[in-house]
Amino acid sequence: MSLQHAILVALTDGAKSGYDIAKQFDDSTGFFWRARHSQIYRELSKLKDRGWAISEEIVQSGKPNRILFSITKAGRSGLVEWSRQPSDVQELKDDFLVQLYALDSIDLKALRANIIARQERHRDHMARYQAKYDALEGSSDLNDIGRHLALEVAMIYEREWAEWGDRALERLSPSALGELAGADTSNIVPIGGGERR
Amino acid sequence: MSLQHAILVALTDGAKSGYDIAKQFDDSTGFFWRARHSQIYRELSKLKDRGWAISEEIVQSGKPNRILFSITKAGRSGLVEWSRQPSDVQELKDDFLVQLYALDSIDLKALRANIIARQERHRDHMARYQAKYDALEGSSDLNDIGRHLALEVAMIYEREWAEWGDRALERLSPSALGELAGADTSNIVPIGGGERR
DNA sequence: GCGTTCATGTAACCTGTTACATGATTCT
DNA sequence: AGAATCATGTAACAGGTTACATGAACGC
Repeated sequence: MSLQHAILVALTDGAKSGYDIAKQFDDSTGFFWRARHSQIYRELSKLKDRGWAISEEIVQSGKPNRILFSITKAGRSGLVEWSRQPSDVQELKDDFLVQLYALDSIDLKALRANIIARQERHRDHMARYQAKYDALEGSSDLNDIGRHLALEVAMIYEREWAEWGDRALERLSPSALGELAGADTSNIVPIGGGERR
Repeated sequence: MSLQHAILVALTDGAKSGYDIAKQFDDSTGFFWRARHSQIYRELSKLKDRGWAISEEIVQSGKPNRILFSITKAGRSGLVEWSRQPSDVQELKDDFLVQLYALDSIDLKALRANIIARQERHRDHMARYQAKYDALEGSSDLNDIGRHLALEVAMIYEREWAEWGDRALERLSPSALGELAGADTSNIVPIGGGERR
């Protein structure tokens, strides 16, 4: 249901095509909701059926025609109504967290490498958010204040994951675990224990 | 695909029924993956078809029989293989973040109330994690170290959301936004601007 | 010549949720 | 008397991904 609201929010600052919305969602700092164009087109026609959006076709030559969607009054009330509902917390659902629950059943060496790879991605994202964040600093426009706060959440998320990675790598380092230097104990398959046949 | 791995991880410390796994997932600190029993039973039979788990029926009187699943050798290699794959980052997908992108189109008063409600939930979760976290402190068992690190991620997540809420409430307070005391400007529907018909 | 951008859409599939179904036992 | 726990499962639906399909224009 919420993708429809995210699309409506995207339409609050003017008419857009499905393609425009998809690009905005793709742009990492553009919007904190992601969707493929296939899903966006599907939801746009539902919004139209519900009377929350209307469309008009812009004829183009050379390129395919654009179909611009605009939010209606009913759509605007839908947004207000939605904001009054209590919102759900996003549950933590991460492969890492599951793997950490059974370190003795996985490839620890590979996990370390994966943590480092993830850290790089988080620092990468961080930098991109930072630029947008700085640009909004100090604005007193209501929407800018909101976007600034949203970027803050995103930056905290990236920063904390990256920093957690440092601590995790320390505590999972061969030396901290007392592994023998050079010995690879990471993929020894345990015998017996909890398994049948 | 990852629910299957989460189930396998749950089976690494002994045979369990679908019911057991569902309870473990339900327990907020029990596992960082959630699923309803309906899905768990479905995935368990897929795991069996794939040869990653085997089952045996325990006859009970009075209660329905239990069907215990155990991980096989193939299942164990599946886990190791999975941990070698780079894991996906969980995307931020939160109603709040979307609403913050269009503060002038939503009910600001309701948003403030929702932030406070969310903070309470985050502080609640925090306390529950803290207890488990403290219990694992100082252990040198590999699995305990992993679970400690996983709980750390969860605690950071809860703590940071709660703290962000304080800052957000400050910056979105009527006084900070220069709203007139007592005046409710939160649900005035703007006229025109970006809308057609 | 080849990949990218623009621009729309459909179909099949996978994952996850909600609701339905059953039935004895134990707790309040 | 009524609710919760134990224990399994199915069916329908909702939300999201992947792959297929088309076709012109533009930059390298």
